[in-house]
Amino acid sequence: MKTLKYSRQRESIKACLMNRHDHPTADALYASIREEYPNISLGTVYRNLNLLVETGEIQRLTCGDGADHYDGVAAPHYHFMCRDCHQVYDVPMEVIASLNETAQAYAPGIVDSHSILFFGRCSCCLEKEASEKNMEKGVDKTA
Amino acid sequence: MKTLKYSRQRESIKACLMNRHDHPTADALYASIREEYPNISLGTVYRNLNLLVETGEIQRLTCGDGADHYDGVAAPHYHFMCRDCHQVYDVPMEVIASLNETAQAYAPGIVDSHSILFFGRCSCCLEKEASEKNMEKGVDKTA
DNA sequence: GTCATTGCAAAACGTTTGCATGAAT
DNA sequence: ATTCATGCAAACGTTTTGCAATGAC
Repeated sequence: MKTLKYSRQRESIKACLMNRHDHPTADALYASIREEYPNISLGTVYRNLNLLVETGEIQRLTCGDGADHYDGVAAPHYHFMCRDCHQVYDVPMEVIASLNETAQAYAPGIVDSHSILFFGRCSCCLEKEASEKNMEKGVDKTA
Repeated sequence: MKTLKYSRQRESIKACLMNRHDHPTADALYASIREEYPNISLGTVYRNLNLLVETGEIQRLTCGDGADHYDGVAAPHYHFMCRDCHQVYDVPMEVIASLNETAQAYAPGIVDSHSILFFGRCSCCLEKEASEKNMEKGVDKTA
């Protein structure tokens, strides 16, 4: 374990991530931070995100949409990613409480209590599709 | 939806994936298939894997270890990836039955019934670490 | 004959790394 | 003075793409 020195860049990255309530990619975060530090480099953002993940101050989310996402909330919770719009949503602990009991009975000690990723389609996308179907059936005003 | 034409390469990729009981990456699959078709290109492997995922004949697993993995078993089941050794394990449906009820109650229609990815550490790695700890405490024969 | 598929190589993408400079301790 | 962090650019590994040639229908 090496000693970390203070860096205003790292502090800014962490602060920026904490203040956002979405789950930005490294690149999105880079764009945000550039407003305050126009000279910061993408490499620095990646390096610091890795450090913060190592120290457990932030979480990395690999959702399969190409780029990793980052979460400023270190406290245990779950994530749900929409296959359509690639939005990442938080899923509170309570929802999964019963799962963990089941999982532990099956494979004691194996399943982490807070590392589960759900995939599906979010209500926004489901509603959008539903209204598009209605359009087709009824009077199509888009034609 | 465009019409698919037969291709022996695609057939071979599918057959190869079905016969394996692990969850290979595109590159590992490419290596296997080269034994039968030495001229097949990596691009073709990727193109066909994408087609097979689209038609639902195979599953793509994004586990965050750099490369995507593929699963020849299309039937619903879950996956568990070890953070240490990056092995991907199957988790049978029964284990999760109770979870889905809970999830549906929370977010009806949102959570897919078979798209959950678990992260943790497998028993192999846990045992390995345990025996290493014993080594330290007892007579260290590695020194 | 038409259109999907192939092999190849180049490009794209997200991420990491080497290096000389600069900042923190 | 030492050691870590930075900016930049080059390199990396994975995946996609453009293209001319081949194969399925």
